[in-house]
Amino acid sequence: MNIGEAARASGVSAKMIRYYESIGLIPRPARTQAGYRVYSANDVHRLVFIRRARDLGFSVERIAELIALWSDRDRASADVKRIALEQVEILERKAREIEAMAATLRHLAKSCHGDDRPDCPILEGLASGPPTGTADHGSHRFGAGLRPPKKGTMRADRRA
Amino acid sequence: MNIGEAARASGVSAKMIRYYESIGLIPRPARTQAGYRVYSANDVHRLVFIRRARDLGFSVERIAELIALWSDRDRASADVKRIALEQVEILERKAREIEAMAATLRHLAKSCHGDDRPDCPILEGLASGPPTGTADHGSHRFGAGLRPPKKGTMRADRRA
DNA sequence: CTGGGTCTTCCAATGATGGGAAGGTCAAGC
DNA sequence: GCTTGACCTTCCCATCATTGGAAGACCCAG
Repeated sequence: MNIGEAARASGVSAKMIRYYESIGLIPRPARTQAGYRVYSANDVHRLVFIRRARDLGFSVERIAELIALWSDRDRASADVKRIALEQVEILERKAREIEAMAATLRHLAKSCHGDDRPDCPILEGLASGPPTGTADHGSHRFGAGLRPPKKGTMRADRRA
Repeated sequence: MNIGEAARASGVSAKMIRYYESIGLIPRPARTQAGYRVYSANDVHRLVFIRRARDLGFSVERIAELIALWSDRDRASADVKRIALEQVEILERKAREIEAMAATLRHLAKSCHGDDRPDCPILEGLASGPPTGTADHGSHRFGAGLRPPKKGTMRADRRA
């Protein structure tokens, strides 16, 4: 199975498969004489695992932890559960944060006429500055476990 | 007022002020003979506006639109309101998406014993792959209007 | 044997931000 | 005046996950 087939089978683009290899998330596969990468069903399985975890907002770093646990027959399920629940917390915190942004903005928008007149409280609200809030409550960032979802127009290594 | 003072006054780091200048979000300021950038209270006002909008999850691109409206005395408040409400929608969609991830993950975690035994449905859930879902429902990405919140340890150009 | 699709590697860009080096400048204290 | 330290300048690099593209090698079917 070459990289294109593995990509189609797993839903991970060929580009990303090579990238995951380069960062050590997946082992370097065997090569054909011509240098083509060769993947097994097991490798594809692992790629599916990775894609699924990415879809759930796990960072690559986090996924590396999960894979280590996955490959370890003696791991305690408690470890996995802990990581998963930590991720749940990260996600929920993030969702709440974004909702707070939306609420603030909706509030501003509500007091705006929305007609032809140029006076608009939204702009004034933006201009006058916040209670110096939002920037301090988070020592977490998107990168720490959250990932932009796929663009949608990308499903594996689609040809053409 | 030099860039450091402007940074402290606006809450935008000196680095970012220069970056905003480089991408044309703010005009190139006057310079002293020595080449130092000089800012006015008005410039700081604009920077506060920008910071506030960033805190509300607007992308820089979006902010450029807002600034154009802000600077335009004849703009209709409807335009501003439209942009704001679009942003609200983006944020809420994103929040819902993240919540869905969290829910899925919480669901997986719930069926995990969390004890010393190595069998863990979370890993199996990840490995068996999703209903090929999540990747298609979004032609939007984080970049399109959503931004990681500040790291927290960064407030303007703090010295030391 | 040729053409089109596939593979390889490498390089670059994205967006917003931070880090740091190397060098010039300013203001205060001695 | 001179030193010191805080500030400024530009420039390059890193992040994170992902995509794009170029240039060249390869493989299979016709």
